[in-house]
Amino acid sequence: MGDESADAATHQIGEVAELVGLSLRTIRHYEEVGLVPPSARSAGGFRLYTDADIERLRLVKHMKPLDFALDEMRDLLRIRDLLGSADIEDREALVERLGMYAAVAEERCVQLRERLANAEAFAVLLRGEAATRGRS
Amino acid sequence: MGDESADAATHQIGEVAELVGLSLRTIRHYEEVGLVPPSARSAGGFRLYTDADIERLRLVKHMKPLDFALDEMRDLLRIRDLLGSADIEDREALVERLGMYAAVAEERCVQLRERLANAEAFAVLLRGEAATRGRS
DNA sequence: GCTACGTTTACGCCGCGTCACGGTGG
DNA sequence: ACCACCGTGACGCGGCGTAAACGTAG
Repeated sequence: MGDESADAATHQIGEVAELVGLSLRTIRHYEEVGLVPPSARSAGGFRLYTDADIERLRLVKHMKPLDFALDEMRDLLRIRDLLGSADIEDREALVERLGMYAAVAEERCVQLRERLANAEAFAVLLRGEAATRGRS
Repeated sequence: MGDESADAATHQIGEVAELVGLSLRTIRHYEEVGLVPPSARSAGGFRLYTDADIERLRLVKHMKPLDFALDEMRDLLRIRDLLGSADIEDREALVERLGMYAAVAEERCVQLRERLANAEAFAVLLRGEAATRGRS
């Protein structure tokens, strides 16, 4: 096999930023607030991200349109992690919390739809004025 | 007629806030940045808003979903004002600027739609996990 | 003179962008 | 020794929320 093991492939922040489409600052910030900490650091202090870390970042990026706060996302990701890792006692409780987040997400979607409707109405209005006022 | 004139009916900030659905702080902030200054002040310093002012606030509130910055809105409102007040020389130029804002608005709508799609996908995913993990 | 409403001033928050200055890695 | 990449502060910003301390209207 490789030089040590196959899954140890890590990436440093610049590469990750390009892959995921987030700025370096943002990725660092996500560590600051404990949202997506890198799995390791190099001897010299470079952040080293595993593929799993990258997936996490992608997840976060997909959550952003829902306007979740960073600590909400942190919480949500923690729940997913817990549910993933073996069987726990509080499975029920965790699943319920996950359901609550799902509900919030759906609520946000509704809000987004309202917002979009509002926005489109306004865009039409503006376009109309731009045309009318030109000929009035 | 009334006690002085019919169109002088003014409202103080609390009433306005309730009518329009914005917080006092927000309305004051809109004055701070020159977006919607009250047409008058009482002797003691109370902000007095005319119906026209209130309309302006409503307009701003409808623009918010488009994520315009406050100074962009200020600019946009100024253009509308200028176009409304009699005939000016630069009518052409102003109308063009208005058109640019319309274009930006339409662009924002597109972004909002993308965002909504993303959000809905994620909401479905979340709901799915909340169900699956419960039975896995 | 009571009460509801208003005023200004100022600091806090979130999610980063943007320096500045110095260390790492290949 | 070079040079691209990375590190840690630290400050700034937009759009308000929020609290403090005090004035106005009726």
